[in-house]
Amino acid sequence: MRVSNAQAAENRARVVEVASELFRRRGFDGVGLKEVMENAGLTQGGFYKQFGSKGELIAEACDRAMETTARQLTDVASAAPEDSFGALIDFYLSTEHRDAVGQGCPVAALGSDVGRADDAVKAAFEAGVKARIGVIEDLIAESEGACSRETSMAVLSTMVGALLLSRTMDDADLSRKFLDSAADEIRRVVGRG
Amino acid sequence: MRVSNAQAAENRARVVEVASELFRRRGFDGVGLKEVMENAGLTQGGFYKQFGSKGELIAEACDRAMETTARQLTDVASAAPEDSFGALIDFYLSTEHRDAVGQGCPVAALGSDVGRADDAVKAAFEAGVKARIGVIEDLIAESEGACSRETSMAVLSTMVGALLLSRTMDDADLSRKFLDSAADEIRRVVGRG
DNA sequence: TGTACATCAGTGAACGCGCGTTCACTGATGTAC
DNA sequence: TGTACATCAGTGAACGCGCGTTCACTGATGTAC
Repeated sequence: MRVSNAQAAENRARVVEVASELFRRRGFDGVGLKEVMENAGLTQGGFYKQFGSKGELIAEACDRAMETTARQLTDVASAAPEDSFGALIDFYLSTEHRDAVGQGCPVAALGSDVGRADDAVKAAFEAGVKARIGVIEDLIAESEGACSRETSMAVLSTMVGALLLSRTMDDADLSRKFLDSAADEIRRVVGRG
Repeated sequence: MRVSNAQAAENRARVVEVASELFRRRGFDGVGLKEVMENAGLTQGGFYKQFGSKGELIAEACDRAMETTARQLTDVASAAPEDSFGALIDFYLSTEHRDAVGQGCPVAALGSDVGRADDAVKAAFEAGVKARIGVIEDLIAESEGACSRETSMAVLSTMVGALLLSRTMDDADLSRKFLDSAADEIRRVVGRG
């Protein structure tokens, strides 16, 4: 039966939200539409009343994941005004973030998949990545006086790579060491002025 | 009909080889066994005479991809004895490497997928990653006199993250800038002694 | 404000398709004598 | 070395299954008067 416009919009948003978590946990190909819809409290058939295709949902889910985690980062930073960039690094390179794939950074969780995805998905990633470059640049500049866009990009690369690598390791010590060594190196680089 | 033991071993190796390229290009879930076998000049049915399951092939293909690309890196480095580490960085962070996903670094091409994979696949990655840490450590030490394992790991994180990010960008300039900014930053870090 | 009807979000079953896996069969290879 | 037979890599067709997608139907919502 028909539901109110407000309810329908709410349902749609819930589907995107659920998908953004499931995709990060198991990849685009690892999650079926049936599972997404059921986790949103709906049935499979209704999917095409809200989305044109699975690809459309993927693009929107990436967008959503990028936005919520960008807010996560700025929240963590603004909660520690005395060392906001340090707080961001500590959070991003923590074992908690490593273990919460579904709620964490989409670049590390889905980067390899997005490299093979279509332009709509890459566009969502690009927008989110640009925002992150800006945030990092501002936070480093805040504590160091200045930060180039290039340094900010390299720092982001180090963060993403370390998180990605730490998740591919069987050995817990080595996994942790990727997080710690990256955090140390970034602090050293940024501290140089 | 039966083929000679030598021929069978050769066929098996070709399947692993083909799979290691196809998986890097399109992910574990994006490639079917039929396609792998056909690209190796065989038919689908024969697969289970050589492998216990698709998962077994995935683990072997990762192992193979890790080994061949590690050799690739040491070859590039030893071809430039006057600046072997610089040559490695130039190669890894080149647009050619970025565009040759099927022949390139499995960590960037499959890192997100491997984070979700089983222990056999992670073990293959771990071995390959450990080897890379050692290679980078030695090459930096060679030109700078010394290099800690931690610095080597952070450098690897930067390399992998930059390549991964460059592949998720629609914009060609931004994509390239991830490669260049990472190369510059690594050179600066390593140059500090 | 109340009534009559069109709209359309959601349901549940079905569609064709490609997947990983299994199996009966073939016939050259490997082996025992 | 030559012969007889067992082995088994590779073939091709089939299996059940879950996938993305489609569709007839439902009935509360939204709208026109």
